Amino acid sequence: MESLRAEPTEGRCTFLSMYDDGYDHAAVERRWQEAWDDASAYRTPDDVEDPTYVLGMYPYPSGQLHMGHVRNYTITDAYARYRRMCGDDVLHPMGWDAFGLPAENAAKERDTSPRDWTFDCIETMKRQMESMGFGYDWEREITTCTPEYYKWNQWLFLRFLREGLAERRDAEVNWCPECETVLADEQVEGDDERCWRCETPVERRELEQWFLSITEYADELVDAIDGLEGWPDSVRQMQRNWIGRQTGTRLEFDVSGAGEEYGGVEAFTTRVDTIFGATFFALAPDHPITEDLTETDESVQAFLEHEADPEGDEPNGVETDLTATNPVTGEELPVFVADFVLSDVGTGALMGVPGHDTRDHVFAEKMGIDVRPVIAPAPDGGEAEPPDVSEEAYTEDGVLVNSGEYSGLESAEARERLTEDVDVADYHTQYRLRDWGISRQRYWGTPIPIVHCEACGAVPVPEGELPVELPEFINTTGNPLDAAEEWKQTACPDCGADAERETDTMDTFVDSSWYFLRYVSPDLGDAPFDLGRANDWMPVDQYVGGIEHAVMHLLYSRFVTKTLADHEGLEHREPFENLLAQGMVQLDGEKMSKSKGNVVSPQAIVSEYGADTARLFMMQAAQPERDFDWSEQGVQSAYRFLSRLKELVGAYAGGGIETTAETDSIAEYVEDETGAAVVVATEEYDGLVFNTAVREAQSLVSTLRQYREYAAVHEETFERALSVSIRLLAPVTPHVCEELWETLGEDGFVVDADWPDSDADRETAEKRRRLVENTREDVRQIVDVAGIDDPERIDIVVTPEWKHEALNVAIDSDAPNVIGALMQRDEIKRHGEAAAAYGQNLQESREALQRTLDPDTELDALESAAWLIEREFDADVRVLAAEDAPDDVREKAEPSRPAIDIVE
RNA sequence: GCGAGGGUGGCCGAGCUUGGACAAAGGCGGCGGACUUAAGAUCCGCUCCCGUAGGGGUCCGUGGGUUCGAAUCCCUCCCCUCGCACCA
Repeated sequence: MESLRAEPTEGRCTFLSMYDDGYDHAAVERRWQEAWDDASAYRTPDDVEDPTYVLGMYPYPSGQLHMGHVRNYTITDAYARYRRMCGDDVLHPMGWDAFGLPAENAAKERDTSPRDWTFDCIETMKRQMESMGFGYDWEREITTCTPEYYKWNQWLFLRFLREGLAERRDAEVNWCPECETVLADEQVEGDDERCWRCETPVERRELEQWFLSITEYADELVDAIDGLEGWPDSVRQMQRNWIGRQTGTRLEFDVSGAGEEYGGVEAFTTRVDTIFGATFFALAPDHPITEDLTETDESVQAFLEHEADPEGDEPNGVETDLTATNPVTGEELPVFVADFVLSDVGTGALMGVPGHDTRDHVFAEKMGIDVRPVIAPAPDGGEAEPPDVSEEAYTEDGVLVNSGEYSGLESAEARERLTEDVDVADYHTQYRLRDWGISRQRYWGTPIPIVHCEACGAVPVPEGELPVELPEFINTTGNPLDAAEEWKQTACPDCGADAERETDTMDTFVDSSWYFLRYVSPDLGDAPFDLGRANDWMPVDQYVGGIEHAVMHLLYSRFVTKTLADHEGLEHREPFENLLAQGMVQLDGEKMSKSKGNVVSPQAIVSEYGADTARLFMMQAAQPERDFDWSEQGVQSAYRFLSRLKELVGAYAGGGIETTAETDSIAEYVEDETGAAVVVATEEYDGLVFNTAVREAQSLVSTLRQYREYAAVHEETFERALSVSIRLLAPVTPHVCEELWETLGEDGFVVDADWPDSDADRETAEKRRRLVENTREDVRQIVDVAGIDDPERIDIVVTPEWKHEALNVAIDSDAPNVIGALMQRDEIKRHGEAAAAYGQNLQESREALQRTLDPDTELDALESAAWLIEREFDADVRVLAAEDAPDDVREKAEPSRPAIDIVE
């Protein structure tokens, strides 16, 4: 017992090989990983001109690769390998999103430092990546928590500052009490506003924060989405929503009352055409006027303290003693303070039009405010009839009614006229997008390179003094940088007086907003990236990652790219040309998660079945953008396939398969199938549809196994087909294909092999396949229905040429009756009765007629597939040209439908 | 509510862009057979219903429509997933 258990891996493989089941994946994979490494197979030299840039979103080094990573990186790896075999130079790098809160938490728990913990995790994950066989250029590896990297975050920040794109201001921020940090809006999740990391309810705090002015680029960010044709619609739509651009009119209402004159108060509306229907005016609970009112107006105060509920669905409000003057009608409107008016939307004040806005309608009903229709549905002719708005608002555009001189105008036109006519009105565009608050009160991030001086204020650290390095980690409850007294004390760069460093660090999305540029020149010491090379190599040709980054990371990256284009000479305004949002790996329809305990570990799969199996299963399970279920059966099926393939190639190379130099119809069939596989798989790889591509290769392998079983194989054909199969699979299962490439006696790595080529035409190939499949199906049906137990001979008779001609004539002809047209042709006419009958058929199904393969190709396809039928029914099969067949059989044949005669 | 994507045979999943050869590829599962002492692996076939020569019926979420013809195009509704949402 003891000796058997000494080497579990070996033991297992011996067991497997005894039964011809499986192969020693561990040995194969180790061997080729080392060989690739020795040969620097994935190195991209700096002097290549414009490599195909394939990138997976770099991971946060949490310590373990999970299935999501494996899927993500298998997709990029397979694509990178495919492009490389097609002859492209390929840039396929990997790095680490190494800053972030979990490292701090882990450090506290384990009494270590975030740095040590992070580098441990990186080492582990890097090893796991290597064991998966991902072909990265590790010489371009980047790690964002190193001073060599984050120096350039600081540099970037200073450039933003210089260009007026960074500023410090007081802001109410989302504060997570658990993480003791500020969160970006994007990091607050759900209706109940919880922290994205720890799910603690988020609080609000006023703090001085650094902001990057992403809103300056809001228009370009939203407009350029239209040009991102290589991106999924879902992501494009999410970005549009997030930016939330709205165009409308900003106009002033004079507000006064209770002895105060507030003058013009701005309100924003997208529906200025409804202004004649405005019957109230409303202010946000934290609008300056509201704040002023709380001093004097007890009912407002009471409302704010007891009733206002901005989170609730009900619109609540209280009437004030103020009135607002409608700038168009001069009407005096009652002013309310209402909790559904949000200070960060528009101007925090709005005109209420209950007749044409659902929410205003609900509020008006509740408060007893007038409801007045001023927009009517466009009439079909005649007068516009005001809609009944007593129960429900009419929110569509239409024609203005009850609107003085504007009555009769269409909504769109009225909006223009009103905005132009009214002095205190202006076109205005507003956005949902806010500036990007990047300050974080944490240790494990990029220090913001600022010094606070009592005399000079916030002073940027001079570029020459970068990086501002992080001090040693101090285990404390608050911000460790605040506790690092020695580090904090410094001199003001301007006046030299004693000053303190900024103790906030940057949001880690800063790191990831430009990392794809760093790969271009990862060791460059005097700039974040080599400009010339970036101009040549960017944009990323294929970016792959999870949908969870659809907004933040991708939007920030686009923003930063645009600022670099405007200020640093980058010649690209968009970082990612094609984007693939990969689907989830699930278990029983549920997302894998530690808390649910339904996690399948990639490591376990790799040690049991090998990386190639894991990769193959993932890629064949579904299209990359779809979710799919992990399935043990699927994994086993993938594993068995690889074993069979290995056996087949091994048998061939070892002389275990009988060969012949004579070519025949079977060889022709295999040749055609090989060509078809190449054409189809290539197209599918191009479109990243790996599941279909892989299936094509698998079915070719299965054809080869049938061939080998059935006859002595034509050496050249068989070998080429094997070589093609291996190459078609190599992007997905690189190790085993490398091994088989060697077994087959090919030179060099399959990684560097030429992608197979074929002049086959996909459409013809598919027609041939269909013809063969349908014919086989027909034979089965006949045998079955006619109760033929043991057919002795099967004749398959191809349609005579004249019927093909007749079909083509019928398709081309626009004569009312096709029989006439047919009979004008002697070669058809001379078939007399038969021609007339077939013509009748054609006439009846005139519209449904389809072009078919020509008779020679048909004959050829059937002849080469005859062995499949022979094998299946164990009978002689003759494929006959029409002229070689008896009349009564031949007559039944039609194009794409050969006549079948079975002799018992 | 708005927006995006999706609903295919026992299950998974192609196909719908460019309607026709679609009872609808492939895989898995199930059934039968070959091989085997046996199991496993492998191979062959079957796997919606009826049918003694390739036929017929029903079918691709629901209900309509366009068409000679619809899984494929259009509309209605239902359901699922995701994103946004008291956005003025």
